[in-house]
Amino acid sequence: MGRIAEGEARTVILAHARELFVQEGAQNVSLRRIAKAVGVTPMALYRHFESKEDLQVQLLRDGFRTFDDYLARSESGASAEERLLLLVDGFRDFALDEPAYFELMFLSSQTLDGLRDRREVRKVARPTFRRLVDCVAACIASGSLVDRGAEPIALTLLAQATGLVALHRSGTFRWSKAEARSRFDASFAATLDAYRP
Amino acid sequence: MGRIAEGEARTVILAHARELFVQEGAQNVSLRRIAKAVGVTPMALYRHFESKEDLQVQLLRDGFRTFDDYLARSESGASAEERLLLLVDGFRDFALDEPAYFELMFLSSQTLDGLRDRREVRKVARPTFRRLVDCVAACIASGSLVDRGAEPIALTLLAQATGLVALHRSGTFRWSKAEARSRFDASFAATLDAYRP
Amino acid sequence: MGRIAEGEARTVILAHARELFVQEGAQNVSLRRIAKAVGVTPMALYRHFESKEDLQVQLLRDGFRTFDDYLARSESGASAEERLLLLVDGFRDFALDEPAYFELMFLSSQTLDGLRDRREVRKVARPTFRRLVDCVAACIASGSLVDRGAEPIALTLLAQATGLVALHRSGTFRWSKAEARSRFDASFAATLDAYRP
Amino acid sequence: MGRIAEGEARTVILAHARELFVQEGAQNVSLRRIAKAVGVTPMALYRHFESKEDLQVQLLRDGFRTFDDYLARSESGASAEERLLLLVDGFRDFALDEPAYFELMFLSSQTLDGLRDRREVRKVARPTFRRLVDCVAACIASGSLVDRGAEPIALTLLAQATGLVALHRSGTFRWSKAEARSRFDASFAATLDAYRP
DNA sequence: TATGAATGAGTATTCATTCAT
DNA sequence: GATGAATGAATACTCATTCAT
Repeated sequence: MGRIAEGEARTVILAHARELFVQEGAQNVSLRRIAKAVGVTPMALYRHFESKEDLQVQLLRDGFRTFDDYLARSESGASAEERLLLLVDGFRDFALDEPAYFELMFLSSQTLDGLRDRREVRKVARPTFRRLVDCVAACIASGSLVDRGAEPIALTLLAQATGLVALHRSGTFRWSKAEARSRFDASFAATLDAYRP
Repeated sequence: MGRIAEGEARTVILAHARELFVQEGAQNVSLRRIAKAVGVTPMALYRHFESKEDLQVQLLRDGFRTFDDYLARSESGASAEERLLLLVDGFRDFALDEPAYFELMFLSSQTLDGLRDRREVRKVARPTFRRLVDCVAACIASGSLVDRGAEPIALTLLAQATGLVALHRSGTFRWSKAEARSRFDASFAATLDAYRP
Repeated sequence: MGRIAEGEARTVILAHARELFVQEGAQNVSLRRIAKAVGVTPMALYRHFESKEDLQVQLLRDGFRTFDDYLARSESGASAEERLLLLVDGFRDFALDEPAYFELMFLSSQTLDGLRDRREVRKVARPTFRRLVDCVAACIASGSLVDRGAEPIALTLLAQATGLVALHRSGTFRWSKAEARSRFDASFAATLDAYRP
Repeated sequence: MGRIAEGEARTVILAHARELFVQEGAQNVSLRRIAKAVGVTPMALYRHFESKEDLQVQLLRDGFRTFDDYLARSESGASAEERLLLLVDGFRDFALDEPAYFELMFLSSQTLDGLRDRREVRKVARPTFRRLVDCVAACIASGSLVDRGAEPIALTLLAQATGLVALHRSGTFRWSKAEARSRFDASFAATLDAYRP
């Protein structure tokens, strides 16, 4: 009922929206519920977002920004292989720490109505994938991965990571977060080993 | 206003529900729309299903039954390796031919409200995964896969398959169905090769 | 809050809608207010009308039906001139007795949102105007009106009638209904006289 | 967010309001939309108008001022008959050039909520009608109109003019502006001729 | 002069569901 | 087995307006 904390309205609202999205499911993320969570009238949201769709798009954009931050850590790696490992770590950490964003971005085309248009997604996903491909190429060049083509291998790795998280998130297995993490690491260690020359 | 064909009411309704679910997305599958599609009053559905949630659960059950049919084909394989390949084929075909079911079952825990409880999912998923593990174990025994533990390898393969379909379905890449299929096959060929002794 | 009287739902709702339209103005005819007037939940209206626009169109259609009833009386006239006078009387009586319908049909293109499409209006208006033209033509033939062309004269008469009612309805003059009626009659008597050979 | 040009705020705002009113219809003239059209915050309008109703009344007043300008041209007429013709021309031109104002002023009592009180309308309309009556009286005196009483004839002429425009505006006929104009002229020529001694 | 934030009432519409028939 | 009527809660969104700055 009060005013949202100084100059952070947008951020505060998106945070609650994401929270709601995680806990209640995409189809229950309504402006009304977000507003209630924020402690504000539904109409107040229209000060900060043009429409529900606008809010959803902004939410997605923030997700990608966060994703990028996780992946950027890999740049500190000394060798190509080290950078690849850090990249995988970043992906894993993002997926497990920000599961709501992860589902939103990678697991379904239909979770949020306003996000049917995936161009935005691809626009951000492409450079990310590029980064992975380059990294794999460097590993092949340095002899730490067998040469089966950088792109196919990159795709396989991305698919494996995505799939592991999907299985965890969908509840197909009943893993705790820690368990999911160790399965993820083990699985990747094995695969990277198998793909070593 | 016509009556549904004798004794097939349940089947007919679920068929329309699935159709709607595939074409319009989970959040648009309402009893009203199903009823309109069937050509019947919303209330008529209550003769056959206790509630919307009940209908959803039945829908999911049918999905698993279909999934099982796809996987059962693998039993005709002569060798362990052949059975593994057929298993993967079955998974791929199900994922691409029945994308609505696939998303429902593996990609999000939250697409349908009534399906938060994943026990049902696990109950069916477990024997399926068992089948995969056994198959991998047989492959290891017969020397067509390196021995890194049957379960970890099975998990990796399942994750990879799930992930490839997720990436396709979420629109992260812009693959046609045919393209998705060939990427899937290429990726698996490489991985199986890498895991060969 | 009870059920609408047996089999008359549509009629009852339209009657209240029309009433509201007369008393509160077009822009205040909302489904909510109609429902409240009927003594029913807003949603109950959707049983009987597909949408607000549907309701508006039905309202208009009923207006034309009523209009036709008023004009049909003229058919009982013995001579052409008598029929013309009865036609004018019918128009006057409709305009004064059913002012809400009259405004809806003839005075503004924008009173109701759903009625921007005037094809329906024209479809009904055309035969009506035809009837007037024929009547005038008969009067010319029988020598009770000067021959300046049946259609131009008919148009002039229609315009005069419409204008008199418009001036009354818009409040430009402050006529009582009785006063409006006598002005209407006097004005027409003079004009018909002026147009006599 | 720029400031409105010095001292012209009122005029600029009303201009945009009228534009909106013409193009979008009365019920879509909201303070928000006017503000957006002006390029200003909704609240800024409250500097210049007490309320929406106030703005509407001012809008109407401007309409009458414009109307008067059109009619004033008739004063240049040499004879009584010439002045009458110019008066009719002025009415016609106003009605066709400023249809939004015309509807607002003469066609419905209910287009704008704030204008239910028609005293303002009558206050301006009376001298206008007076002018017409005087003109007709002069025509009678000079022998160019038959003597059926100046006021009844004036009323008939006004009604005819109003009605022709109403039929045009309401879409009862599908006249182009040019067609409406020629119908108007022809109809008046005939009537004035009929009322000649 | 104007803005930015927020409100509260109101808009049409969709939905799952109850109940009497 | 199925309908017809109605409900109550929810949805996104628009609007005029208040208030502090």
